[in-house]
Amino acid sequence: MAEYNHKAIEPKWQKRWEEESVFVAPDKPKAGKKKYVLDMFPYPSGAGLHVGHPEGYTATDIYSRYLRMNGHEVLHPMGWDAFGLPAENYAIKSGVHPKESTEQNIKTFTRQIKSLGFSYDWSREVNTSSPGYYRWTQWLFLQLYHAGLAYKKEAPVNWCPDCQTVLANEQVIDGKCERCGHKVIQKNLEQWFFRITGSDPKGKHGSYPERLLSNLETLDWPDPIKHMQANWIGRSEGAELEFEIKGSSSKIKVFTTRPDTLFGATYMVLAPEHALIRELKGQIENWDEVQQYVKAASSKSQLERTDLAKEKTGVELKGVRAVNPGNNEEIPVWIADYVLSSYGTGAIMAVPGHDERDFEFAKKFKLPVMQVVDSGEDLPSISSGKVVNSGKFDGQDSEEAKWKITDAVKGRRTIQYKLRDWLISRQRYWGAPIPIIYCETCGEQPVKEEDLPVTLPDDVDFLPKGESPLSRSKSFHNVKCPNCESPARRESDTMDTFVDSSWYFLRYTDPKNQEEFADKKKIKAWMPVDTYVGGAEHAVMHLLYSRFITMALHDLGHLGFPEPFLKLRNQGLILGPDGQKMSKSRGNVINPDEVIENFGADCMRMYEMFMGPLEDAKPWDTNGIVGVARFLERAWNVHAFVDTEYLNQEQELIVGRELARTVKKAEDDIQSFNFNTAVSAFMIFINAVYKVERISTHHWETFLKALNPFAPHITNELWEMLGHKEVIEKEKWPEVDVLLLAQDEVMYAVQVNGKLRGNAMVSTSASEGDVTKKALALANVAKHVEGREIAKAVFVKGKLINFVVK
RNA sequence: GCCGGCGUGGUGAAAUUGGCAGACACGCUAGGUUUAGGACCUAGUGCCGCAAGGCAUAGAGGUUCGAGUCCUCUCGCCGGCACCA
Repeated sequence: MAEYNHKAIEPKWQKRWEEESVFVAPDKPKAGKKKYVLDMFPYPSGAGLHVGHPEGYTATDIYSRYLRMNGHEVLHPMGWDAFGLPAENYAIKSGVHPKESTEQNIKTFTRQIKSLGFSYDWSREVNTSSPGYYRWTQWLFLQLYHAGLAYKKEAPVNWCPDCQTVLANEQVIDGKCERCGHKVIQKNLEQWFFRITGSDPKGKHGSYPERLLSNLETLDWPDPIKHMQANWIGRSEGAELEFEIKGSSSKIKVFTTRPDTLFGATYMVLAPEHALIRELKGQIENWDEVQQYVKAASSKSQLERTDLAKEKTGVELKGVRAVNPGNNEEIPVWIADYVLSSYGTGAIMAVPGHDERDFEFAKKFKLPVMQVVDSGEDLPSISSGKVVNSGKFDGQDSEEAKWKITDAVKGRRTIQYKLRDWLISRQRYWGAPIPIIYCETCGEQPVKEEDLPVTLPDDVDFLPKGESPLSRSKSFHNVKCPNCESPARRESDTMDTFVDSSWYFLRYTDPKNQEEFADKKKIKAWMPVDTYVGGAEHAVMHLLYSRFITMALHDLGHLGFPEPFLKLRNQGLILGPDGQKMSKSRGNVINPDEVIENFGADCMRMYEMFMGPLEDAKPWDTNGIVGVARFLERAWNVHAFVDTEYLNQEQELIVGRELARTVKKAEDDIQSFNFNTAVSAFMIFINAVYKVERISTHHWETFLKALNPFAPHITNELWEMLGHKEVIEKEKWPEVDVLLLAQDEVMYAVQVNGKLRGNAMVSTSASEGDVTKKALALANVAKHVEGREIAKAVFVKGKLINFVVK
C-alpha cells in the first residue's frame, strides 16, 4: 500500500470538487432546508493569509459540510473586504496603485484559502472594491440619504499640519503623527454621518438605539458580545430639568439620572462648546478668561482631553447665577471640559455630594458639598459637606423620589444614549465615492440612481497634499449638476469601509445582479444568516453597523427581516509559540503555506480545531501539530486492516460500540461547536482499531463519512480506495446505532463520606438496594464503614452511591 | 476607574453543567525495533510516600452527603469602554 502523501492527494480532490461543482449553492433552496453559514470576509492584506484565518474558516467548513450531509442546502460563500487604508499607504510608499496591489493580494489569498479545501461556493465571490459591488454601496447611501438617515455636519478630524493630511485614530501615536512625528491637531470639516441615533423614517418601528438594544435578546450571540453592544449603545434613564438664569430669559437644560439629588446641586457646569456661553457674553464679567479656556479646550485633541483628565480644570462664569428649581437657591455656573458637549444636553447640575467627578471638581475649586439623605445609597464620605433632606420627598425611596421631584419642578422623563451618529466620510482615495454633487445654484444634489456607479478614477496621485486625493482628479471632480446642468463639483470624500462590509452578506445571495443590490426572492430564500463566525474584535463596530443597515433597509421596505445574523460565534486569537500576539517584529509568525507544505491541509485544519475551544486565545505549538499528523498517518494505515469480516463477535462489538460513540460525539460536538473534543473522539476510535487490528468495510466507511467534514481530502482518497467512484461528499451523515450505545452494565462510584473508596460493576437495571449490597461487599468500603453507623446513603442512578457514616 | 471574561499537571487542554479531576494530545522516562531523514511499537507519567494512605483545580472562607463547577472576599492575567452626568 502506498504511503500517505498529502501533496499528491489534496490538489486532486480540490480539482474534483471544482470540476463537479460540488459546493455550488442553488438560487432556490428547498423550503425549510436552507442554511446560510458565513465567515467574516477578510481584508486581503499584503502579508497574506494568517494562521488565524483558517481557524474560523475550518469551523464553518466543518459545520457546512455536516449540514449538507444532513440534507440541508448550504450557502457558504467567501469574498474580499478590499477597500481600506493599508493599500493606500502602500501606494504612497511604493507607488504601486491600490487596485494593483489589492488584485495581487486577492490572488494570494484565493490560492491559500483554496489550498485548505474549504467548501466555498466560489461562483458567489464578492469584492467590495469592484464597481459592480460599490455601485450598490452608493445606492445604499442614497436610500439612507433620501430617508433622512444620511446628513452632513461639521466634525473634527485628526489633522497633521506637516503631512497636510487627515489621520485615522490608529495613525495617531501619543498625539503625534505616526509618519512624521509632528503634533496632531483637531480640525473641523464638513462630513457625512449616518443617523444611527435616529428613528425609523416611516415612523412605524421607533428609534434605532432602542431597537438595537432590545433586539439583542432575540439573538443567539455570545453574552460578552451582547454586553459590549449594550454598553456601546449606553442607554440611561433620567430626567431633563431646567434651571433659570438670573437676569436672562435663557435657561440651562440639564440631563440627570438622579433628579432625586436635585437638592444637593450646588453649582452648574457647561461644556466649553455650549452655545449659551456666547449668548451670555454681556453678563459674563470675566469674558477674556472664559474665552481663553474655551479656545484652549477646542485645540486639544479628544485624546488629550481624556488623557489629561487626571486633574479637573474649569472657569467660573462670573456674574452668571442659576436658580435651583427645587429650592430656588442661587448657584454659580462654571464651564469645564469634563462635561461633554456630545452627551445629554452638554450641561450638568453638579451634585458633589453624590458624584465623584463633581466632588473632585468641588474640592479643587472649594465649592460647597451637600448630600441628600435617604437616597438609599452608600454615600461617598466627605468631611466638610452639609447634609440636606429632600424636602417634602424625604423618606421615600430614591426611585420613587426621582420621578416625584421631576414632576414637581416640571421636568421631563427622558432617555439618553451614549451611541453617536456614525461618521462615514473618509478623506481618502481607496474607498467607495460618496454619490453627491455640489451645484452652485441647486446646492447639494444626490447622484441619480441610474448614473451609478460613481467610478473611482485611476489617474490619481495619493501623496498627501492637504485635501482628499479625489478632489485633485479634474475628470472626477468637475461635473455637471444633475438638476440644472450648470458646472458643479463632486463630493471628494469616500465612505468608511465599514459601510462596504455592512451589507455584503446580502450581496452573496445574488452577487452578479446588475438591476438591484440583490433579487428580493433570492434574499428571501437565503437570509438571514443562520450562523456567522468571526473574531471578537468586531464585537461592536462591524456587527452594530450591519445590524443598523439591515434594520434601515427593512424599514424602507427592502428586506423582510430586521436582524442579519441569527447565531454568532467567535473564534479566539491564535498566538505565536511564545504565547504573544503574532507579529513580524516579534518574529513569531507562523506561515500557513509552510504548515500546509509540511503537514498538509487536513492536518492544518484538524490541528487548529484540536488546539482548544474555538473562542479561546491559544498559542501555536510547533510540536503539538505532530500529534494530529500521527493521527492522520495512523488513520491512513487502517486501510490495511479493512476486511469484510471480523475474526470474532467480541471484536465486532468493540469496534462497533466505539464507532457508535465516536459518531454520536462528533455529531454533538459539531452542533455545539466543540470541535476540539470531536477530534479527540476520532483519535480514540483509531486507537481502538489499532488494538484489534481489524475493521469491517462497513464500519470503516461509516468512520470516513464522520471524519470527512474535518479532513475532506484524506477521507475522499480512502473512500476511493474502497472502490467508490463518487466523491464522499455525496454521502449522508451516518446514523448512529443506538442499540450499540446502550450498556447492560454500569460502573458505580462508591464513596464513604464523599471520598471514593471503590467501584461497583452492576447491571444497568439494578435498584438502589442491589447497588448498596454490592457496594458494601467491597473490602475497601467495608473497611471504612465498619463499626460506624450509616446515617444515610445518597444514591445517584447510574453514577454513584455515597454512604454517610458517623 | 467602570463593565465583562478567565485562572486545572512540565505544556495545549478534558470533565455529560453539582457526582470517580486530568480524557485526547505534546513532552518526558524505560524497553523493543529501525538505526539517515521533525520515525515506529509497547508500557509508564499530577504531587508526597517503600506502602497503606494522604494532598491536589490561583489563595482564604462558606453552602452541600458531595464543589474545578454555586456564594463571599483577596490576588493575578486577558478583553471592552473610558470624565456618559
